[in-house]
Amino acid sequence: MSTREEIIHLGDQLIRDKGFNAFSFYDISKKLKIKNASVHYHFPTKSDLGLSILDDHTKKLHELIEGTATKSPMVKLNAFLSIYTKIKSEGRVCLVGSLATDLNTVDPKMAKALKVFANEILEWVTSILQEGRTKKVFAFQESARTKALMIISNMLAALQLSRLTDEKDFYVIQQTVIKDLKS
Amino acid sequence: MSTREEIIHLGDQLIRDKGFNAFSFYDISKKLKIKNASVHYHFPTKSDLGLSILDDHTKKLHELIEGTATKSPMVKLNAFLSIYTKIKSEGRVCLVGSLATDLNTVDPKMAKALKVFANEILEWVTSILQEGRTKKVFAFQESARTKALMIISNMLAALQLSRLTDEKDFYVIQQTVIKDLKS
DNA sequence: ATATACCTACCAATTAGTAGGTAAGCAAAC
DNA sequence: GTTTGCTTACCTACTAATTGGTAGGTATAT
Repeated sequence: MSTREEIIHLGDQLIRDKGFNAFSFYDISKKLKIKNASVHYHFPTKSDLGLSILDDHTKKLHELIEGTATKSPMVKLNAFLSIYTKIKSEGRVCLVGSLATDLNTVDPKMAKALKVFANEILEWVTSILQEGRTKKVFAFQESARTKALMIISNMLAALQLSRLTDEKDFYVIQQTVIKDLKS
Repeated sequence: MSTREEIIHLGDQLIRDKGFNAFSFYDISKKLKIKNASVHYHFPTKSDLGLSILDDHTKKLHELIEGTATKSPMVKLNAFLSIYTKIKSEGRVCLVGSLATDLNTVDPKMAKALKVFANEILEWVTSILQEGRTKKVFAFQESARTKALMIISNMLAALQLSRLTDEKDFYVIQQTVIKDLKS
């Protein structure tokens, strides 16, 4: 992994660990054993880094969407839910949840990229649910978009809430989401 | 309102607006037209302020629980949901959601108080659902605690997610929660 | 010869927090 | 009834650390 990629990777972890306003370029430089100025060489401003992290997530989302395009709705849904399982196993929260609370403190370009990212997730999950209902794998009353909103908000908050109530509550919520869709 | 109360009120708004790590004692002193040192007179450290804000929320939660104790489950549920409606009207997120993402950056006493607060909400909503099911006002398959987790996570994330997708999505999620419980 | 990827050495602003002073109010002791 | 002591709620003035960011230099590879 190049230094640039390592900075993105580390920045991403820090954002989802502590929030955008609780990490500094020094945190990154310390960990990578390079100087603060070297981090600025790769990313002139903190916003540039934030944008690159968002770009990276967007790219990986596209890869996942394309990689599962021919699979069944259930496999696609599991691919979506696995994103959160992995985040939970690292003790972190998701990028959307972390940055949504920081929204009023980030620059407009970052806010825009975040909104695009969140909407792409919503569209993807909506299409999975739509397809699943057509194929009679999933059952739900609401519009596919509304159901997608419910599921995404359950998973997003499951990461945050289970930090406070019980770590197991993440899996309780996740399993309930799956069970509910199948009935 | 005393200065002390004004500081708590303002600190609370700032946390739910921008996050715990994105506001300073100077922000508060500026707004209240007193000096930074005067804020420190009331709250020696930022953690002291954070704790007082959590105490304030806990106290208000207790008042709401007691104030609705003799009411019907539907009235209680509406009281719970109204908390979020009010927060949404202010364009903010909830305290639990905001601080959950900052959890790894706050001191242990604050983290403890936050966990206590989150669990008290969970217990309250659980008891509302339990009572509602017994009285056949609500219908759901899961355990009352699990259903409470689902509803709380929907509402918590509705505030965050609707900042990114569409402001109206908050109400879409909220209405879906209500409709789902009644069916 | 130029771009890459680092470095040293800064800087200005912001941050949380402290030291020590003041002015007003209030209550008991002389 | 006024002096004394204590508390409250501010103030001025400061500090040490951290922060995001810059200027300009160096070594290496192409």
